[in-house]
This record gives sequence, C-alpha cells and structure tokens, in this order.
Amino acid sequence: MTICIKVTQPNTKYIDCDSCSMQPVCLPLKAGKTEVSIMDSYLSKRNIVTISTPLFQEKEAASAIYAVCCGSFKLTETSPEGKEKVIGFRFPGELIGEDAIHTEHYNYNAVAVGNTTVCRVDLDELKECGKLMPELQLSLISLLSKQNSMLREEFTSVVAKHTAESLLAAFILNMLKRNAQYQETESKLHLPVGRDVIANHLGFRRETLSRIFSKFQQKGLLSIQAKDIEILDLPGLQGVAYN
Amino acid sequence: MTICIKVTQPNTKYIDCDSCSMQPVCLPLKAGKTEVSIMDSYLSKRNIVTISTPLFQEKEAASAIYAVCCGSFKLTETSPEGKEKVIGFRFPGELIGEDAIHTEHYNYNAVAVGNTTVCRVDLDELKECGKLMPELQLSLISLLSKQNSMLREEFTSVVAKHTAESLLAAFILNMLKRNAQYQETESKLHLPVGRDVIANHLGFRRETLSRIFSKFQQKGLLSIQAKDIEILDLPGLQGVAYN
DNA sequence: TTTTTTTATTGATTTAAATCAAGCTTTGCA
DNA sequence: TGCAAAGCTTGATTTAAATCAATAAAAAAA
Repeated sequence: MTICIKVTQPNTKYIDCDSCSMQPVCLPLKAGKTEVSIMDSYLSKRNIVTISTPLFQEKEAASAIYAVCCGSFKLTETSPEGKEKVIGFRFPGELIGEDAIHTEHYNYNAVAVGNTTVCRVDLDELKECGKLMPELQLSLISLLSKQNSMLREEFTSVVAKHTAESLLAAFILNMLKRNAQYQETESKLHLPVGRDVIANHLGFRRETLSRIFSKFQQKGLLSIQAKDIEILDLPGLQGVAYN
Repeated sequence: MTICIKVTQPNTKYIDCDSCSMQPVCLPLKAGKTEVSIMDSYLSKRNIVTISTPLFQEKEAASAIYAVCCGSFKLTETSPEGKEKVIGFRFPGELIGEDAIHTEHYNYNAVAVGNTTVCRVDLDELKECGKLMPELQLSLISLLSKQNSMLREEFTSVVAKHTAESLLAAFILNMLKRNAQYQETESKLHLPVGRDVIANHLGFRRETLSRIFSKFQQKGLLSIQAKDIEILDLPGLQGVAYN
C-alpha cells in the first residue's frame, strides 16, 4: 500500500524523490510493510523557496516542520537591540523548525540562501496520521533523534574552542561532515554565504576570518577560491581543531 | 486504565512521581484518555546513580534513554589526545542519551555530579509499546522536540559570543533558565561543579573565570559564595550577555 | 585540632584578536 | 564598457585573554 498523492502547487516545480538529496532521511520510512513515506506522500508538500525569502519567522505560530531537499538555509535571531545573529545553517537532509512541535511557535528566522527546495509537513496532519500509522511516528522519532545528534555535534565542535583558529577549523570540519551526507566529494566545500555571515556566526570579525583563511592557505591546510574551499590536509586541519 | 507497575530494584530507593522534578515532562503524558505515563509505568525504571559514576560511556551500545529526576549530570567527550572536554550539563526534566535512538550507540560520557536519580526507559520496550499506544509515541516526539529546543537555545546562548564576559553571562542566564524549570527561585543558582569544569566547558582558563566573577561582583551584577550565585541585577547581566 | 591537599583568586607579562584604516577584487548596474 | 557599490584582504595599533607565578581559601586527611 502506498499513499502517494503528489502535490504540485503554482510556482512550484516538483522534484522527484529519487533525485532528491533528502533520500537518506526518507528511505528508512519506505522500509516498512506499508510503504508510507513522509515525503512523496499526501502529508508532505514540496516547495521551492527563492533567495532571501524567510521560510518562517521567530514567534510565528508553527503549523509545519520542514526538511531541506536542495540548497541551504540560514537561521537567525534578532537581539533586543535589533542586531541579527546567525545561529546556524541547514543543509539537505536536515530538519528546520522541528523544535516548534513542542513550543508551537517558531524560535528563529529561517531564510533561504539562494534557491532552495523544502518538504513541508503539516503538524496537525502529521499527528492525525501518526495515530493510524505508528511506523510514521517511529520515523519521526528517529528523525528528531538524528537532528538532535546533529545539534549536539555542532555544539560540541564549536563550543570550548579557545582560539579563533581552532574554532574556524572545527566549523569547516563540521560543514564538511554535513556536506558529505549529500555530496560525493569529501575534500571540497562550497560556502553558501559570505565572510560576514560566517564571522557573525562564529563570533569574530571578518578581518580575523580573512587572516585565518590566509594562514590556513599558507600552512597548506586548504586552498580557497572565493566561496570554494578545497581541503588539502585533513589531519592537519583536525589537529588545529582539537587544540 | 493505568499501566503502572512500580519497580524497586536492589539499592534503589523509589521516589514517587508526585514529588519528582520530572513532573513537567511526565504530566502531559497523563493527560490522555488512557492514563499511561512513561514514568511510573513498567516502561521506566527509577535508579539512583552515585557521585562520579558514569551512566554510560561514549561508543557503548545504546539500550536506553534516561531522564534526570534529581541532581545534575556532566557530559564529556574524550579528545584524540585523551583530554576530557565538558560538552554540557543536564538537569532535572532533561533527557540524556536521546540521540542514541538514531545512532544506536552513545556519543558522549554522562557522569553523575553528586547523587542523582534518573528514569531509565528501555528503547526496545519503548518501540514495542509505541506500536500499541500512539499517545506514548506522541509524548516522546514532544519530549525530543523539547530537548531539541533546549539544545538550540544552549547553542545560541553560547555561540558567537566575542568576549569571555558575554559568554559567561550567557552561560549563567542559560543555567538560570533551566534551573527555574525545577526550582522555585529565579534569582539563585547553585553551580553543581567547580571552576575548572566550567572553564573547560566554556573554553577559557580558570583564572579568566575567576577574574570575570570578581568583575561581575564589583559591578553589582551578582554575589558569589563558593558555588552559590545570587543574581542581583538581571537586566544588567542580560546586557553583558548580548555583548 | 592541625596539617596536607586541593581549589580559587590576584598580579605581571606575553600573546591573540579587536579595532581603525587603507587598498584590492569582485559583482551588479547604467 | 565603465563606474559604483559591496565584499574581501592586509597593515598598524589597541585591547582582551592566555600564560606564568604566587598567594589565599577551602576541603580532606592525619
């Protein structure tokens, strides 16, 4: 039995699941007896989000959770003084807004970097369906647990780094690992955003970021061409990260 | 209908749910028609964990997730060079090891700070029960989502802090907020661990930590008596946290 | 209790990152 | 195509935190 009503909305190009980088997340769902998938089912609606468009904003009532299919998202918070703080990024195969299941409102802004595709899963529908299909819920539990791992890893890799060098090295390694989940290459990395955004996220100035990038290149750890990074010495970079 | 077989094990003192700080987490479970609670049911086993005892260790096969009832836990990772890194703390009402649902092995060490009480939920049993009772799964989904919020908030509060001062202020505020969920007081905070552990966690030297504590006291933001902190000027502290 | 050990604070110096400032490169637009 | 604007890099100086070093205060042990 397959529940699979493909929804194509106005201004929305449908991308088949078989060619989607979300596959690693969806596949476990298809393993069960009743072939039900959160994606590619009537539960999920595929949407194209264009550059700089907010998927949702902080304090907004939460009606859905999202999974990134293609492209990157930037998550931000606005400080009391109105300054934007970049609290993270989301890449294909990762969830966005999942903590709103509990809070019932979104806790940050999710903004598309470039054109992206997301799967939208309505929370009310999900809960209704979950009652009928325990497998669906089990998949969601696994997804949430995975997202939890991801958050903890990101936290660990970034926290308790004394120097800006080790922090940036850890950040690059974290991006590389997440990148590997939807890209073949393990040594190349495309930064979805500019230096300012990364510096904001890591908590230092763009000048410092530039200097460290230069230093890493001089040391032969990596080579940078604008937003494209190629890792030349992975063990060396790991050595800098675990300082 | 209430499934509630209370399990008392050797060396285990049973603490009733009514007097447990986990209540905020358990209560939503009891709201349903079929009064089933993860805690206080045959699913969960209450355990006392004594000081410095590891609840589990990294890479160990994961058979259960835990919820803290009383006391504090310290989470650590061992770096390739064998140095211990404190990656976080867990307090009453929070989960431990929940990301192992997906990875099937634990990803860090969880060590009791002082004597603690935990609820142990066996993963296999949870999955079996979940198939019969969708409400149980829905509760777990909510728990995971809440834990997710917690992780993200901790991440946000600690990341992208340029100065050690704002980092420590943010850390104290984060502890205070989590503390408020199981303690009446909103202005007092007991540090479960020593300066070294906190310094390790935040990524700076104990000397720096001492100096900033002194500075905060001079500014009249808080007063410290060994491990007990009293917040005197919350808005002031928030001002320091948001750089 | 006193002694020993551990843990916490304070001071002087060195080192790393912020800041201020200028020049360079790329991108977008008329 | 040329010009303007935005983004990135490098340099000089100032400021914050690490390091080295010495006490001081608590705990733990005798």
